[in-house]
Amino acid sequence: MTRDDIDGEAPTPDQARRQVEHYGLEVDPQAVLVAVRLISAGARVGRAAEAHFARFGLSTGRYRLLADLEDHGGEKSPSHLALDLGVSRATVTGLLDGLEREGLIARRPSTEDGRGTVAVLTARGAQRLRDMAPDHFGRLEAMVGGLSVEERAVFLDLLARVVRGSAALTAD
Amino acid sequence: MTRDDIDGEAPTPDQARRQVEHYGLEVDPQAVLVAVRLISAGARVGRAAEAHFARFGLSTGRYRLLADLEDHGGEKSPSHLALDLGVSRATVTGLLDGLEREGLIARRPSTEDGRGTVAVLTARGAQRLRDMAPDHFGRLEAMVGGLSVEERAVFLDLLARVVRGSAALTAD
DNA sequence: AGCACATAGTTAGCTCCCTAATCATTTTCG
DNA sequence: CGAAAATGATTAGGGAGCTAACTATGTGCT
Repeated sequence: MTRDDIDGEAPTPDQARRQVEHYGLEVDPQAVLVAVRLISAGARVGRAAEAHFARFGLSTGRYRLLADLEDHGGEKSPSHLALDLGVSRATVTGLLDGLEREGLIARRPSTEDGRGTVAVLTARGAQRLRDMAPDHFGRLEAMVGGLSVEERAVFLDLLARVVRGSAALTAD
Repeated sequence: MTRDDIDGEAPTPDQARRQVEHYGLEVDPQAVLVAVRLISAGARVGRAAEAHFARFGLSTGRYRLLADLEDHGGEKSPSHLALDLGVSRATVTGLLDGLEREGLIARRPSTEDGRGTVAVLTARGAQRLRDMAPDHFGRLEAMVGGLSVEERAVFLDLLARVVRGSAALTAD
């Protein structure tokens, strides 16, 4: 129980086991440990990502929006963006507001749909992506550098399955 | 490229590859994919967890605090809680405020340190944990039910290593 | 044609967690 | 012993994302 698991490895297997035992439940402590660690790790990595993007004056959400826009030819409707990014339309509105204020995207009315708007990546937005690319992708690569190619493939598979399983949290 | 990857599997390997190629970087697209998927999955699972705990009138942070408190005998200082939960002391203050308002914890001044406070799990707090335990742990188990015992062990190992690697995002 | 209903986008208000600054107590040390 | 530094907790303020409600435009059905 040495205190050099700098944290970040919380909770411990013992904690998981004690909790389950405490309530006399017939639940696999290891399964609980995996679930809780993922939730905890997700928050942790999310915060690290937020700090990372802050270097470039962006947030995780704003970066993801810019990148998605560029990958899609530089134009996309807010609804479509919300769908592809997996966030609400209201969130996209907020992200676009911030990006527009900094001149990284522009909004223009849709030509086909009177209700619609199209978000357009500006030259400045593209430039921002270009500027941060080497550092950004370099750090991402370093992040998983400790895993072999095979391990990465396994991780992707397991991660996808657990994420799919996370529907169990919200079911009903 | 069928559109039945309900999302949740975003981004695609193709997107990762295109992005890296676009900037002519010598970065492994698979590594980028793993990193980006983890960031995305973390946010997704985090939101699912938040919705899950909301059922019981709690948030992820508040639940984690209560659980940690119980596991520690029902008493702990805010600073110690912050350390063990991996959040800032200011966040713990906020969590305690909410929990105290609902009568799930109480604050009493520390007897040893004039500056200190001790958070105490109340009977109501313990009851809340007891009430939610079957549903809560059941769902957690279901979440990772798709993985075999061996796969869970592998996942724990890989997850820990990637989390450790995420320091690369904030380094410097 | 006209009216119900769906859809695009935004706004308002909420919670989560963070950092930075503040205040009160220790603790340390010249 | 008394000043400086460290530590515990809180407050103030900010950004992310959410839901629900609202406006405006499109679509469809009778």
